[in-house]
Parts: sequence; structure tokens; C-alpha cells
Amino acid sequence: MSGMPRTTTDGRMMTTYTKAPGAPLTERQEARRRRILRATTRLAAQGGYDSVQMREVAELSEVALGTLYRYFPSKVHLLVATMYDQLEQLGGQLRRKPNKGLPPRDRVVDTLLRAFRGMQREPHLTEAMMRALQFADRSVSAEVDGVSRITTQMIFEAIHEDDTVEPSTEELAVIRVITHTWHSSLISWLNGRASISQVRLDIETVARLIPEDAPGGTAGEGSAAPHAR
Amino acid sequence: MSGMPRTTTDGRMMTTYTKAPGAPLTERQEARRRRILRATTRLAAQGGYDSVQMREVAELSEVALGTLYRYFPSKVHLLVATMYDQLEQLGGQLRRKPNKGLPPRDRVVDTLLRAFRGMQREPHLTEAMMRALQFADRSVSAEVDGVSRITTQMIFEAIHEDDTVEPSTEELAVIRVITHTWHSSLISWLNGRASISQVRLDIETVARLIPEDAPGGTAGEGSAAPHAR
DNA sequence: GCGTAATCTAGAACGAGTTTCAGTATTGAG
DNA sequence: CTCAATACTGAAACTCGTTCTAGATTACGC
Repeated sequence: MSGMPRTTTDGRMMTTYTKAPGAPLTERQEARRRRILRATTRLAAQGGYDSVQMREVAELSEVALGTLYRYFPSKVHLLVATMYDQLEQLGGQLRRKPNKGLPPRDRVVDTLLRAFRGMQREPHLTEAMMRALQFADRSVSAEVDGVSRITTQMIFEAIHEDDTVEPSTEELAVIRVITHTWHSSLISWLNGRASISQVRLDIETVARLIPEDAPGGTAGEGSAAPHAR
Repeated sequence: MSGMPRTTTDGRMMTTYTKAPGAPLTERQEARRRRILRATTRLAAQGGYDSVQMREVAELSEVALGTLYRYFPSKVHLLVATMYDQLEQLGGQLRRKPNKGLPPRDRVVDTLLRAFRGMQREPHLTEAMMRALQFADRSVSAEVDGVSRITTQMIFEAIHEDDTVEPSTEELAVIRVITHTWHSSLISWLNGRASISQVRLDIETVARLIPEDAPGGTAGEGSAAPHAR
């Protein structure tokens, strides 16, 4: 029916590839990739999703349009990759000043709120990346999974100060729910449908799913529910 | 720099309106509106977001393109309105066969899973509506709020069999978190990044935020956690 | 170095969302 | 019933994401 070239049943993008898909990029290529991501960040920070126009990104990063598409097969890919990039930096920052002493639940809340404050500083950039992330379809699965992985890791580290533990299924579910809440409420805030205090409240609410007990000090309220499944 | 006509600072769409924005629509207008929504549903059910093309919607509903845009100022508006429409029907269905007897937490899980099964029946339609909902920006706030309201209402009714109670702030936060989780995990499922059982697990997990004891007419607070901070 | 495959560039071209416009039809007030 | 305001139609135009083409350039095995 619809003669769409893209995403027929699979999702692979395959832009006339001839070489190995995971080729290790030469130095100049790495530089191009960086320029592109930098240009994207700049445009996004300036005016959000709509301001990230592929032609402009190409021009700003001094790369031909076709090349831009060779590196990032769509605008959404580009912005999700940018998000990954930003998250890596954020992760580094967060790790640098850990919030010891608090019970795990509070550490998670603290981490997410700190991240939130970071995003408040660049609302347009945040909007661009989040819109792309939420809009992404199957063809961006791999990239979205990357973002998901790094986010999960961040929350997991907030729960366990020592990162030697393996997460349980139950714990992963909790982390997924936290992530969902984090993304959605961020979007609501960006769209002016939720206030900052509402975002905070939502985070505190969902954090109640994290069991109280943990290494480090705990305190005494009644836990939400240890029961799973 | 970017000579964008749209969304300069506000977000109002204002398509050369001259009359009152909330004019009560004549009969023929109501019919047109219905035809448009029906056409949208059909196209969406057939091939998802990408298959809902404004020209096709216009043609199928026997309306000029300009008219379509007068009724729904963008594709996203159109799809969010469609979602509202579908939710209303779903709400009716759910109300018709209530799940008495269960504790509130289970009733919520049951309701959401039932809704989920409904969406599984029309995955393309679901995908189209959800993508639009998540992609919506400020200019669609009003419509998104409508969807949000109806969803909240649905979950609220699942918690309280009697609908006479007023929700507390705490309870609203829980409902918001549930909604966030519901939307996000639905999207993950649609994108093939989460399995059905994962969706179920996420819903069950987030439902733990609902206090065990059935308030059954309760005066509300003090249930689970007395609201942080 | 040479030659060839892979990559990059500039630019045109295509597709779908959105806007615009001139003309026609409908509506509603008086 | 008449007239002016409003809404609708059909079609073209505009924007921006995406694809395609032809010709440079670059990378690299020999």
C-alpha cells in the first residue's frame, strides 16, 4: 500500500553501505563526527528541536548534507546520539561528586534532581533531545537502547554506592519505572504542563519503590513493599 | 536567522481566526469533524503514524486540505484528538464491566492490562496516537491535558469503586507516575524494546505505589508515605 | 607511487506537513 | 429575502527531512 522505502519490516537503515558497519573511523572521520555533534548541540541549545535543521547542522559542521546522513541516518538518530553524548558527560560529573551518606532512595532522588537542574540550564537542548528520544521508532532502537543503558547505569550507581553488585530482575523493573517517570515528567515540564515542584514530587513518589534497607545508613519509615511479581 | 512563522514565543496557533474559538459547531461541521476523525483512525490503524498523511485524511474524509487544518491545526493535534476520542470509548467499555472484589491495587493493574490488550488489537493505531502524544509540544498542551485528564480519571475510578471521593495531592502524584509508566512502557513495547511480560511487570511494579488498604470511602491521606518533604 | 574502492562535496530533486490564495458556498442577522 | 461575514474548496507554493547524482578526494593494499 504505502510505498515507503524505509522500515519495511526490519528497521536497518543501510545507506548504501559497502564496508563493514562498525568500521573504526579514521581520525578525520572522528573529527567530523565530533563537529557534527557539537553543531547539533549548539543549534539545539539555541532553539530546540525545530532549530536543529539538517542543512544547518551540515553547514555549521562543514560537512556535506550527504555526509551528515552517512554519519547519522536521520535527525532523530542524530539527536539521540547527541543525548548519549551529553549523558556521558553528565555521568562523569555526577560520579565526581558522589552523594555519600544518604540512604539509597534519597541518593536516587538527589541524583535525578541534580540532573534535572542541569537540564534546566539548557531547556532547549533538553527539549530537542527528549523529543527525539520519545519520537524515536524501531529504526533507532539501538541508539535508544544505548541511552537507556547509560541511564539505568546512572540510577543503579545511585542505589548502590559499590558498583560490584548485579541488579536483580526486580530491581531492573524498578529502575525502568523510575526512568519512565523521569522522562515523562521531564517532558511535561518542558511542555509547560508540569511545574518544577511537580517534577520533584513525581520523582520522590516513584523513588518510594526503592527498598529502604541498604548499606550505608537507613532509617526508619515503613517501606513501600518488598514484594515482587 | 531562522525565519520560522510558527511558535515564536507563545504557542497559540491562530489560523486566521475571526470568530470565537469555542464556537459550538453546526451539525454539518460536527459531521465533518467526525468524518475526519474516522478517516484518521482508519489510516492510522492501517499503517501507523507515517500512514496518516494529511492529504489522504482530507481526501478520505471528503474535506479540503485547508479545512482539515482549520479543524486540527497540525497532524499532532489531529492524532491527539483521535486519542481522546478513542479513550472516551475505552472508558465507556471499561466502566461497563467493572472489576469488583479486587483490592484497589489489583484493580488498577487489571484495568491497565485490559487497556493494553485493547491496544494490542490495533498496534498501528496505538503507535500513531502514542507517537503523537509523546511528540506533542506546547502548542498541543490543551489537547494533551485532555488526554491526561481522561486517563487520570480512568485510573482514579479503578482505585476507588465509588467515584465520590476527591483525590489528594499525594494520590494525584501516584496516578501521574502510573500514567508516565504506562505511556513509556507502551511506547517501548511498540518499538520492540520491551516484551509484553516486561510491560506487565512494569505496571505491577508501579502499582505498588498504591496503598494496600482499600480506602473504600476513605478520607484520604496518611496511607502509604506521608508525602516527602 | 598506483590504482581502485570508499568517502566526501555540491547541489538538484523528491515527499509530506503546512500555508496561502482566489473563488464559491453556507450561514445568520436584520 | 438580502447581504455581509464566515466557512469551504481546489490548487499552488513553501519548508524541511531525506534521497540521489556526478564528480572530486582520500584511504590503502600492492
